[in-house]
Amino acid sequence: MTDSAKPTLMVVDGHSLAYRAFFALPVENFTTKDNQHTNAIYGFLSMLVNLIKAEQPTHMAIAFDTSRHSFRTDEYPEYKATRSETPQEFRGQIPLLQECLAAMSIPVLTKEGIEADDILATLAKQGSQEGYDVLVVSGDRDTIQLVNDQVTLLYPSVQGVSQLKRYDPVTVQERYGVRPEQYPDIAALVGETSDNLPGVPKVGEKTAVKWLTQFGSLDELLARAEEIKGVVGGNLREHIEDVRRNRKLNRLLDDVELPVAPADLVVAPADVQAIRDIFARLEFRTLLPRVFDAVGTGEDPTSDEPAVVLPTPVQVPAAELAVWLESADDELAVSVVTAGGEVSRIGVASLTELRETDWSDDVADALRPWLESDDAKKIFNDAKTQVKALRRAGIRLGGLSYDTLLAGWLLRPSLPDKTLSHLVDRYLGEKLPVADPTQLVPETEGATPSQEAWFIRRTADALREDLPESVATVLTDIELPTLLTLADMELAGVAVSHDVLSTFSAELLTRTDALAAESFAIVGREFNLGSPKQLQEVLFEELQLPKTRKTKTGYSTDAAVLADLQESNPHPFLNLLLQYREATKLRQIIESLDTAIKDDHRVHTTYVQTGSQTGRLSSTDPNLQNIPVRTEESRRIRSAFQVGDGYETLLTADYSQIEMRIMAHLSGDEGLIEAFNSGEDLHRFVGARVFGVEPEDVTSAMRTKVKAMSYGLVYGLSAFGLSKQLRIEQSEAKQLMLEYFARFGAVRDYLRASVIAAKEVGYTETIFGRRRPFPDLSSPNRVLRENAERAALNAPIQGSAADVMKIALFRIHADLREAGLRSRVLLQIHDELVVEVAPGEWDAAEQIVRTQMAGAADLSVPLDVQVGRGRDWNEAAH
DNA sequence: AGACCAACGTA
DNA sequence: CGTACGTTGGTCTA
Repeated sequence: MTDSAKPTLMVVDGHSLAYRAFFALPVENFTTKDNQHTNAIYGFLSMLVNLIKAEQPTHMAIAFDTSRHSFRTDEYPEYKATRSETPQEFRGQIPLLQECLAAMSIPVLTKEGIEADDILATLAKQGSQEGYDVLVVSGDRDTIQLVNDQVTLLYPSVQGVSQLKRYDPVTVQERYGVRPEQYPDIAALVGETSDNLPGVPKVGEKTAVKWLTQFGSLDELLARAEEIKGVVGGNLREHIEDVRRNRKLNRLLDDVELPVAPADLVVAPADVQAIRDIFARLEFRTLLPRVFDAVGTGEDPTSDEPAVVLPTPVQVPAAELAVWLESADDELAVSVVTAGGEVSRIGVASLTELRETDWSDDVADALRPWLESDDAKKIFNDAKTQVKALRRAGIRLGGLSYDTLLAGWLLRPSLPDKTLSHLVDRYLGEKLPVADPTQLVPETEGATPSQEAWFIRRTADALREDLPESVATVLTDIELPTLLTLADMELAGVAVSHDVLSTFSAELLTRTDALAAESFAIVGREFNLGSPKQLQEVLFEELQLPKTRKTKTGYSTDAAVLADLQESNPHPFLNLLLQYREATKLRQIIESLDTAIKDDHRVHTTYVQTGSQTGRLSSTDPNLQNIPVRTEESRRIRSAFQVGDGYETLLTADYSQIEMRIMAHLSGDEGLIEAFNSGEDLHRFVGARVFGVEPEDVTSAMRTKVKAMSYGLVYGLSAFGLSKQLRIEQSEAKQLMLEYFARFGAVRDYLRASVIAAKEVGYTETIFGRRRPFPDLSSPNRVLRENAERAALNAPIQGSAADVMKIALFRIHADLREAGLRSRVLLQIHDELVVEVAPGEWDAAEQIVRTQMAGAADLSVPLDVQVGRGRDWNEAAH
């Protein structure tokens, strides 16, 4: 902290610090719903707020460059010429940032033809002459020359924008070995790559400091350059003009004419409403209180209480709570506290009132009518867990009208943080009180259930404002009914036979042991086959096999690479390794499945409804959506998934080629639509068209090729990728794609148009209105942009298929229940359902499944459904 | 203990 | 240089 008797003037290079923030903060977390990037603004303001808090400046200004043109480029046109153009995404943020600063009443200074650092230099000089302590904040090393007893430099360290390193004369001397005013001499000798100012070859900081110490000054050094011996001496003499030029250019102007003097920069009260307005537009919520805290609002500080005063929760007896619930006309939010899957407390809140109680059988009985009522609308956050706990308590929740977790995900499916805290933060700009779990006696109390409900209630209103209508429809018409269905599926679980698994596992163990022993014999020593590091030693050093594709940590040893190696450099160990890997993988899967079997002999997965960015579900603990199926042997695992006690058979039902059908529908391609309407095998039909033969003359090689092409299309496959997958020449792959598009051109047109449309509006949309934002489609970074393009091409297709399956799923669930059947859906594997059928219910259940799956969407092609039946999952798949 | 990576299972 | 996921063991780091 500086001497409190003296005023402190803080001058900041806005451009260079915002630019650092731009690269430091991931853009995907800082994009508004209108697709405005805000990472540079947020990062800069966040840093500024911290600075103001820490330094308490009495006077302040932010300087910006006006353009790349300056007196330096007039002098030396190559100045900064090698810098890549600042991305549009960054430049667009500068005017908005300046708007924020204006609202905060912080002067913004610019001057045509003058760089920000020259403005800083001028103000620093004036300030120190007028008795200020001056803080210069800049990311440009040239500002080191400004440091003296009155002027301190804050320079961003390599760790990131938030860490600023303090340079006073002593620290500059320590770090660079010279006094601050000598720094430009060093820089002139060494050169500055980022400014395109070449220095003397072979001269680095060390040599430059040595020379300057020896000769006392740069002028002296240059005058006596012939005294320097050796190659560097020659280099210096040869580049003496470069050094002079560098020194001229890196001298900062400290006499720029400015319309203001330090005294004019006194910190003024911020315009509260203007800050609110611009922050609302930028969707900054957490920053708001921090900014108010830092800049002051000109309001009476005594009224500057915490923004949110938590209403007091009211503990009430069950009967009283029931009466209150029945009389409440507002939509209420509910928070059910669960412990070990059982309900322990419950809190309810309107916008203004809070009620809560511990759970008991009496409470359950008193609240059951309200909880089960479809007419009493209820808002939850992450309802599924709570719906399950209530079901265990014998209550079937009715009237679920909103789920803030799902709404938040639908609005921004890419955000990994899906906690209520985050939503409250983002959509209310408030902090959800959370008890510190590391504290035995918490200093900060967590929110009580009804307080949590109160936050949920208000967050729901904020989310409703933000949710586009089509997305709101997806929430109510697809996601909420799906949620209730998933709760039942998870509770039901699927019966898995421990015996089948353990028999298989034992066999595999014998095999892996033998494979390992044989491998060690061939290699000549024992090592850990599962260690990529040791494996690389063995393969590429001891066995001298050719190096393969590089990974981040070494050379790849994945299955595709090993197969290639086996072809080019056959070695018995390679095959053993592949077999070992396969068997080990199966053992691991079996192990995790087996440990997941509960006392009811069933496995209860958790479906994560917010687990994907496209609208698909994901499955965890354990993942039942990646049980092996590809090889005959691996399907033994599926035979362990069996019909449970009290049931007769398993029914499997899957959509055939649903994504291709969706693509046919979306593209309107007549050839593809005809393919699906003809009843002919899809790949045979397409192969016949592409290769110009009769369907019966399509060879299996042709079929394989067009099949790979068709599936690849959905993922944005390139000729390169296709050639790699089919192991054919790139030219042949290219030719194949040309032939394909010659017959099915509307598909290509659709894919192109859909990416272009996404670029315009900033998001993709499924048939049912689910959206996924894609800010990176206009990224200047080619890798990012092209990745986004492929994802954007895939999203409406994969997402629409996910929508269709969800609709089918909850309708089947509802129909089975309404028909009074015991049969129930157990599993969803993206395009497949597994149903457990009760005795005597096969026909009815099959009818419901077929009808609802085929009828889930009205497309220009039929939705084909394949149904199988068996005692176990493997058998039922046939 | 927690983060990261390569590898690999599914649609 | 093909989308979307989750889990595993090994390895490195705190």
